Amino acid sequence: MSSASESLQPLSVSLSPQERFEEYLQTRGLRQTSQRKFLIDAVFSEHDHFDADELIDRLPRRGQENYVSSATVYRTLREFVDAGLLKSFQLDGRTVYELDYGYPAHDHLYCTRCRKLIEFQSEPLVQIRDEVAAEMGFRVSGHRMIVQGVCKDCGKARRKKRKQDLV
Amino acid sequence: MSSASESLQPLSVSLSPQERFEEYLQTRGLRQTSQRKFLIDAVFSEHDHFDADELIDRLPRRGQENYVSSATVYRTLREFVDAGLLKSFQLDGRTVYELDYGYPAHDHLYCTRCRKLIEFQSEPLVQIRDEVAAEMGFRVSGHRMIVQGVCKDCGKARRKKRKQDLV
DNA sequence: ATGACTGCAAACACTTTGCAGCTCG
DNA sequence: CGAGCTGCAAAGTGTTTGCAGTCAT
Repeated sequence: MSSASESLQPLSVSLSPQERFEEYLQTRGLRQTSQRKFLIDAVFSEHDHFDADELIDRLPRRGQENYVSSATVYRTLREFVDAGLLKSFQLDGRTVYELDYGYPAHDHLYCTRCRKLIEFQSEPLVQIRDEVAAEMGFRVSGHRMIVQGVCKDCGKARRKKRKQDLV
Repeated sequence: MSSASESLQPLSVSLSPQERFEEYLQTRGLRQTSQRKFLIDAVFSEHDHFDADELIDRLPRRGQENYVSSATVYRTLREFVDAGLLKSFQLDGRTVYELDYGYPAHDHLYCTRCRKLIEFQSEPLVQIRDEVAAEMGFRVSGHRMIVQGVCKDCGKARRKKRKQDLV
């Protein structure tokens, strides 16, 4: 039995993302800046997948309060990944980010119709991964799996549409 | 038991890649050209993963016999994917191609040390994928899994090096 | 103060595209 | 002959980088 679920539960963590990042910065002699504080809030207020462009879109524009240049957004996203706050992966040519800190490991179903990413967890999947790797003398550090197809909603919509077409 | 293996066996197919592609072109009113013929040979002579740049590198240069412009290489690679001859996926920002026609479905271990892609097949993996998808009402059309880590050889090399460091 | 950070613009790597001429069917 | 193809160069993406001024510590 696989442990798929519609929405994943956050893990309980002792430090907030902000605190965690502060720690990360301090141990490396890096600095707290208003941009970094603002970005961490922006990123952790949305519990969804996003790419740099989407993030920039919902940030203040040039000239407005709290504007952050795209260069800094790109730079900071990479820092968040280094700090273990975010995970990133490639999808359709661009880099997609998602929460990592305080969030359980999981994989994705990708609906090619509505381009939605749906999360799932499967312990057996990880077991098989490790078995295969062990057989081949490969030391696993992680993996990325994306299942393409059509999600429930789009499947429904499609069937409905077909019925209408017949009328 | 997973069916991992060091090297995958080609499937037996009734048409050669060339014939298959010819068929594809004809059914769509597209044309056989010397460039397309040359590229299909170049691609199917190497049974390895490659990106557009690597392919272009081992092709004749501008001015030489059988030169093909990079624009055409990119265009043709996409056609090969459409025709079901090649598969493509993203790795480290670039598009990686591999044989699909006459080659069994498989997944990859990716060595982050030597950047080698190692193939494996696992039937249980596919079963679990389908179970999870079914539970979530998702119609699967395919998947892509990449396991990151360190391969056997690099693991060896590393251990050796560590021993030496101790001397 | 001083080294890190930011914004800007330019550079980048990879890929796609417009166009004029060439070629297959 | 005409639609499709190719090479070229230019244009696009998405992302990174050099630099000069600014700011946190």
